[in-house]
Amino acid sequence: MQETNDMIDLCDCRCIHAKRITVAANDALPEEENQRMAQLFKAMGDGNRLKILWALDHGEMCVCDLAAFLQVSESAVSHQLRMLRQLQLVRNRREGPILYYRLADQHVRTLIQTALEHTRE
Amino acid sequence: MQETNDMIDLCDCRCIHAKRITVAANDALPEEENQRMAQLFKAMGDGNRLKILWALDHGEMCVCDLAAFLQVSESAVSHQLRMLRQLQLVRNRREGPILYYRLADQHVRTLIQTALEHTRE
DNA sequence: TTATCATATGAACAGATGCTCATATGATCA
DNA sequence: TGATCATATGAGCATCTGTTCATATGATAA
Repeated sequence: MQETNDMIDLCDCRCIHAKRITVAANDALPEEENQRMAQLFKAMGDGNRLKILWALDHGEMCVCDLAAFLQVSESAVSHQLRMLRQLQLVRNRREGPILYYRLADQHVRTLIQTALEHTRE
Repeated sequence: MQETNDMIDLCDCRCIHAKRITVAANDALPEEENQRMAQLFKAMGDGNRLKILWALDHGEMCVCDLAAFLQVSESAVSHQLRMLRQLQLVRNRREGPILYYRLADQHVRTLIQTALEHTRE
């Protein structure tokens, strides 16, 4: 699986103990990827944005539906949707003057489902 | 699966359109559960905390190892680990004076893996 | 074109967040 | 017991976040 491959030592502290964790260099997490993942989780880490995603998991909805559902202003929802759009968590389609939002892909559903299972344990 | 069961209308806005999304009442997401899920995602939504989780996915590590890995103070790591502990994302065990931290369960791994797949698309 | 509906955007501000520094705790060893 | 190692905790502060308010845009209908 991992042939001749440099190993990175994750442990480099002053502690007097033997345990060492090493990771194959090509398995290391680049800073940029770490930041993009963090942004993804951060986007889901707000009560209202999570409610939006949870609602959209049941079907596509327009902005003012979401505002009514969350009981916040449409402006606030619009700001949140922009973030979710930029991070590819939701997509939209226009039908006349109305924009219908939906979840972007299956990953989002998996994340919600896994988190739900975790909190219910 | 869901017998005689009240339905909740997620759409209740002023828009002039027909589409309606309804959810079975017993499928609704309680406010408390929503908040706990949001806290879980928020905890993973910080670059340094995510690095901690990513590192622990490769094996258990002590606090000063993690501090060296992240290149921040041990105090900062300790603060972060407390949050991760309280949200059941990590656990620890004592071996003499050293506390070894590890991921709490498989859900955390699934969340990291799914997020990674999503950002790599 | 003008008016209106649905949504987006920018500025601004209260509240939350994550770090550092100083200090406390708890285990180990002399 | 006292000293030291590994970690935890609290206060304080600069930065980030999420909302509201005001305004802009883009599609539709009169």
